[in-house]
Parts: sequence; structure tokens; C-alpha cells
Amino acid sequence: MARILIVEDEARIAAFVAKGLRAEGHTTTVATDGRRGLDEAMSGGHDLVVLDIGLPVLDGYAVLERLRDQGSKIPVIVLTARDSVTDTVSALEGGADDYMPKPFRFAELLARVRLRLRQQSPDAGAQGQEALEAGGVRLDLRTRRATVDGKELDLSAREFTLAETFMLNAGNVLSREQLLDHVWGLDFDPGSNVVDVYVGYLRKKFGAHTIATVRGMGYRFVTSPA
Amino acid sequence: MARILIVEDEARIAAFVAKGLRAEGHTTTVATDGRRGLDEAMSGGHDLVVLDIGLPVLDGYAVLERLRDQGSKIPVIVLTARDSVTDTVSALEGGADDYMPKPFRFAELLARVRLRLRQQSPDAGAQGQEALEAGGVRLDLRTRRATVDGKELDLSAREFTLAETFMLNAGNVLSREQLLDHVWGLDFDPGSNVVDVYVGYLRKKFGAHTIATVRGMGYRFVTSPA
DNA sequence: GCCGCGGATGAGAGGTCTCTCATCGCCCGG
DNA sequence: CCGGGCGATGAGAGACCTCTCATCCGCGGC
Repeated sequence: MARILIVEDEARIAAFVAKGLRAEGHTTTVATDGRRGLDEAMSGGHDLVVLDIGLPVLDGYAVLERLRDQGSKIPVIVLTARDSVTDTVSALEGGADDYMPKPFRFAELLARVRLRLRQQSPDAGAQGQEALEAGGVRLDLRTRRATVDGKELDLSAREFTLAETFMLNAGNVLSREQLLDHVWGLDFDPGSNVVDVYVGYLRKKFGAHTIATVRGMGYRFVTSPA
Repeated sequence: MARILIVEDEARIAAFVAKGLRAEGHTTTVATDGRRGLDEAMSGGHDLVVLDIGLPVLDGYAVLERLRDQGSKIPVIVLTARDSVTDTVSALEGGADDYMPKPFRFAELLARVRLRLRQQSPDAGAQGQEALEAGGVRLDLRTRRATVDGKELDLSAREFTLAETFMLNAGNVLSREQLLDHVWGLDFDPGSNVVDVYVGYLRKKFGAHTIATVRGMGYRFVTSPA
């Protein structure tokens, strides 16, 4: 899909973002300080930058400023601390295209990445996917409504995001940890069985056969009626 | 924007849909039975059809079938009774592009109309608006999150839809009745003051100045900082 | 056949959302 | 200046959502 540069010094977050974007089919490069990030970004080998503000050597603002000074128009999504209005406003004024307040759910970052990539190349690819469909289930991403075999039903916000994640990876096994990360966010109690519970809810609504259990591994959204 | 044909025998619903679509800048034509609807649809003078299933003379299925038989590829959105799986499935198999279960909120029909029009002409217009911005407020339609002066805040589902409606009509006065129709749906107690209450909620979140009261008329979303 | 562990599930706490109702306050006409 | 009516708002009922916890179930190893 696209080549994405991640400029982030915290290894845990960098890995989280990189892993998720790779699962979506993107190529990722990680730079752990601002100097290297800037060099990489200027190299022309990337389509989009995910840029942390709090960085060693050269902070995110500085990277962004020099990048724009040197004429780069590459889309930049900035990671800011939640509730820091100053950060966010400065970043956008400094030429960022979008921002994510930390901590964030991966699904939200992904939505922003998709949006920026789409705006960049309005010709390439589908126009950003307005709906997902698999195994008789249809999700309308715009109106956030779901349909099973043509029958409308209600999903709560959490259920919808979980279903979205399953359907983006239909056929593949997703671990509890992956689902927790993607749907609940980076900072969620790993000991919780909330994934199990929500899988139960989706099964009740979509039909038990739509989500298969893979013992010791996780869950898999079933596409074929077999 | 576009020329839309509404085939609907119930005057109340036809007027509701026509009025709303006109407010969005579309041109509307209403046909009150299937025969006339088919003739109009075949005339080539419309970009999209909103088609009721329960129609006198010639029902919606028949209209759809003949339309497709005669080679028309015009997008058709079908209005079906909620929970009627048969209706919905038959309609989609009969060549409908989308459907709306009745009763519906206008905002949802609008989203579907936009989607179908966009798919029809991927070049024309913006790519369906991913965000709305006015008076310091920004709504991300994809992730359903809101920002005021760069500061993230939470909106409930109802609040979001109300805000969306206001911002689509920023600067214009909207009556309580219009807002009830668009946000709460066709079948809502007109005596309720729920609009007042939700305007209060939005003011609390966006700042009191963002929504002005127009006495005896309704409310207006304020765009200029004046 | 039995046991252990991973997964499923019912109950329920606590929070949020949605809406109603009644009261309060203020604008405007007279 | 007063009264009437429109709009604002606090309180609160009820539904729903989210998550935890404890228990139950059943697969698979032995």
C-alpha cells in the first residue's frame, strides 16, 4: 500500500504502530530521534510520516518546521499528549496534516492514515472504503450501521469497532492481545477478558458461526459459509 | 448538486424527503405511483432515484425490474419496511443500490444519497466530505470525533448528529421541527423540547456563542467570530 | 474416564445517554 | 411597569453500554 515513516523514541509505541500498519499492508520504517527522522523524511522514500512531538535530539516541532522549510509536502500526522491544546494547535500551524492525542486506539490512527493517503492520491485505490462486507455481514462505515443477510441490526460503538477490525482481517486469526491493542487501545489491562465478552456479543448478533475460536491463539472471522 | 427522483405515494414522506434534499441543494421530482415513476426514471433527466416499495399501480419491485430490464443503470435507493428481510433482500437482488428501512432519520438517507452519487461520479465534487469545520468546531465524520479550537472533546451519538446538521447548514436558521425531522426522525413527538435540551448540551461543549437562538424561529450555528 | 485449562457466559455495578417534566428567567408587547 | 410566552435548565427515570467477576462448560491430554 504505502511506505510510512514512524518517528518515535518510545520503543513500545513505535512497535505497536509499526506492527499495526504492517498488518494493513504498509511498509514501515522507524526513526528513534528527530535528526534521523528528518533525514529519512527528506529522503523521499516515504509516503507519510507519523511524528511524535516529544523526541530526543530534535523535537517534533523542529522536524516539522525544517521539513516544510525544505519544501517537503509529505503528509504528517503528529502524536500529541491528550488535552494539550498548545501542542495540537502548534503542530497544525506548523504544517501537520492531522494529529492523534495519546493514548489512542490503533483503529483511529489507521483511519487518519487512510484519510491522508487518500487525499494525497485521489486516483489510486478505492475511495477509502465506505463499507465492509464478509460472511453475510455488512458494515456501513459512514453511518456506523450493520446488516446481516440484509437485516438491519444495532451495534454499540465498541461492538462496531471490534467487528470492523475482524472484517478488515477476515479469515485471519487475531490474538486477544492484537484485538485489545486495536480496539481498546494501547493502555488497557491485558488480563481482562473483555475481548471474550465482546466476541460473545458479536456472535449473538451475527450468528455463532461467524467468529471461530482458535484454541490457544485467538479468534477468526469466518468468510466462507463452509 | 444532483437531480433526484422520489417515487413515493405517501405525501407526508415525499414532502419530508423532497424538502430535505432540496435544502441540500439537490433538484427533486416527485412521482406518486409506480407507472409515473418508471416513466420519469427512464426519461434520463435524473441522477438518482429514491423508490418506495409499497406503491399503487406498479409496486417498487416492478418499477426496479423494468428499469433494469430496459438497461438503466441509474442508482436506486429503496425504502423498505423495517425488519422486512424479504423486502430488503429482494430489492437488492432486483438491482437496488441501497435501501433505507422506514421510519428513518433524514441524515441517514442523506448519507446514502451522497454515497451513491459519489460512486456514480468519482471525479465530481469533493470526495464526500471527511470533515466539517465552522466557527472553531471541527467534526471528523469518519471517526465521529469533535474538536473545538484544537481541543478534543466527546460527543454522544445524538449530539454528533445534531452538530453535523447544524454545521451542514452553518449560518442558516433551523427550526425545531426541521431539527427534529433531521436528527430524531420522521416519527417523533413534535411536542417534545428535546431539541432545546440538546442545543443546551452542545452550547456547554462548544461554547454558548456557537449556537444562537432566533426567537420564535429556531437556532442558528454561528460561523463568524463576530 | 478424569482432570486441567482455556473459553463461554450470566449477573450485576457503575457510568453514560436520552428524554421528560417542571420550574425559572427573560424578552417583548402593551 | 406588568404580564404572557418562549426559551433555558436542573433533576431525575429508565435504558443501554461497558467492563468485571465468578462460575460453568467442554476440549484434549493422559
